[in-house]
Amino acid sequence: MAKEKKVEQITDMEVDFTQWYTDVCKKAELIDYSSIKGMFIYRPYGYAIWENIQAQLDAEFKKTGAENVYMPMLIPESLLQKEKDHVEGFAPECAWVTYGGSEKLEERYCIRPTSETLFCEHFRNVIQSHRDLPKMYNQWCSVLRWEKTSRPFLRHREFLWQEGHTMHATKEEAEQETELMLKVYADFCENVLAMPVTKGRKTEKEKFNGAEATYTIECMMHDRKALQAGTSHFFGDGFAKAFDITFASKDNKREHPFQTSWGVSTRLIGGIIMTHGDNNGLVLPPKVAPIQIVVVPIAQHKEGVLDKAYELAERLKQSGLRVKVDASEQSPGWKFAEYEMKGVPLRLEIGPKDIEKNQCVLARRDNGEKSFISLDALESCAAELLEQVHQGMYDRAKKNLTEHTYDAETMEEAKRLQQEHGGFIRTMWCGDQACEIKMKEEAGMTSRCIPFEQEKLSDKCAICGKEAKKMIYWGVAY
RNA sequence: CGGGGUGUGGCGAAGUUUGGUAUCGCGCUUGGUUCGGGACCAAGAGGCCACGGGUUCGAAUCCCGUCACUCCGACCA
Repeated sequence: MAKEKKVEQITDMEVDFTQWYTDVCKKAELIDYSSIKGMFIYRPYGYAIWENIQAQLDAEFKKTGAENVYMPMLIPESLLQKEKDHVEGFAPECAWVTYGGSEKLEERYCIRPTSETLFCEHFRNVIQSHRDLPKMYNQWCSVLRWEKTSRPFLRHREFLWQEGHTMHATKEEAEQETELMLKVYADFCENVLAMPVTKGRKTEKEKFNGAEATYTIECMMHDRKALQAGTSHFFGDGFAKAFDITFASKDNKREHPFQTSWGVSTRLIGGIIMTHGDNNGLVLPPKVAPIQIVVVPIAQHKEGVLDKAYELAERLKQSGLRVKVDASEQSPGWKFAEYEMKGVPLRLEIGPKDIEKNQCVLARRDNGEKSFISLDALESCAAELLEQVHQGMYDRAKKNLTEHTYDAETMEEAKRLQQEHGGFIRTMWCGDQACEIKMKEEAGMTSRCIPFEQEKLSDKCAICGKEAKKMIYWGVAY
């Protein structure tokens, strides 16, 4: 069964979670290291996951009315500096271009760490009237942040992401957009990636530089640390004022539009690995798995086996699934282990005995269950099982989240719970940043979010004892 | 950026203390036998020992520097 250790190359996660993670990234052929620290090579199998994420998210964005654009990669320093909070946040981790050919540049250019400033410069040119609003743009690109430490998918110096940037005539409309996009992300995580999320608002301390409000989806990993999987920001009209973006309203008044931005990155892949993976390797959500079903022929040299394998694969492809036949000379056992390591959701075994009985074996990656199914019902059984795999993965992750979310009434209790169990700790909070800093210093936890779904745990702030305003989630974050 | 660890064929390691020109397992190639949970036999190929200096008749080994990876902090999608 799946609980047995079948892959020797991967360190057990209970032994060393970090090593397990790195082993999975490399052994499942998702990523390779390059000669530059923090810059990683997305290998075909890893990039294919991103392509599947992209395709499905992009369709959701377009349903909301967003259009794709592409902005330059370089930002002149003067442009980056127009919004004070923003530049303070990003300047420390910018990389700069200072030469063009052999000529030193008059002004240095920052390689985009994010593109708010570029979008704003452009919005200033294309927005004149309320008829030009809303503008809802998105771009798929890479950005660069000179991080001190790096880990595959979780923290790259260059990473792939999408950044949506929108402009609206009213504050209310922009706020709705911010919330809508957070919901798009949350639904995507749950329905496509099988990752349960906690939705909420970031504190002042944790919000995006230059934003008025930041909303987040927080996921819990196997090691019970938190991963911020996506963010959506409401900017108010701060950037619009800094960049002098105005439009003529219906009654011909000059007004500043209201702005949002929202993004998810290849970090989502890190989240998938750490949410669903096990000691045999990767476990991929069926909806983004590059290979959804791998067909392993048994005794493939025997008459008719390979033909049957290809025939079944073709039928599954016709029904819209991503299928691979492995007809290589490796032994069946080797193939089983290989595709388990790579997280393929379903394995189809077909051998001479099956052909006689007009059946095949379908084995689930998430729980190891095998079932014999009639070839007459292949397509429907495969689709049904893939759905069950998704649900099984979601349920398991949800259980991990629920079981490792604890309530605390005091700082000491919060600290103890985190040390003993990890996970999310819920407390009441007065809203004071001093209490947040104290929690970080004493318990090593940062605030993850102020959840939309509030519960009143008590009247008092767990840290200072003063009157509490909100319930808040704490955790150790990636 | 501070503290620790590591760097030897594609991967994992031995060799470094005590200098003498590189060893083992896996993988890879070719041929054959296998095939329902990582098969076996035989014959092969593959290494400026991370990089740059230095010491020495001679350096994987000693000295200095750099880079990368990794863990623990600080910072971050």
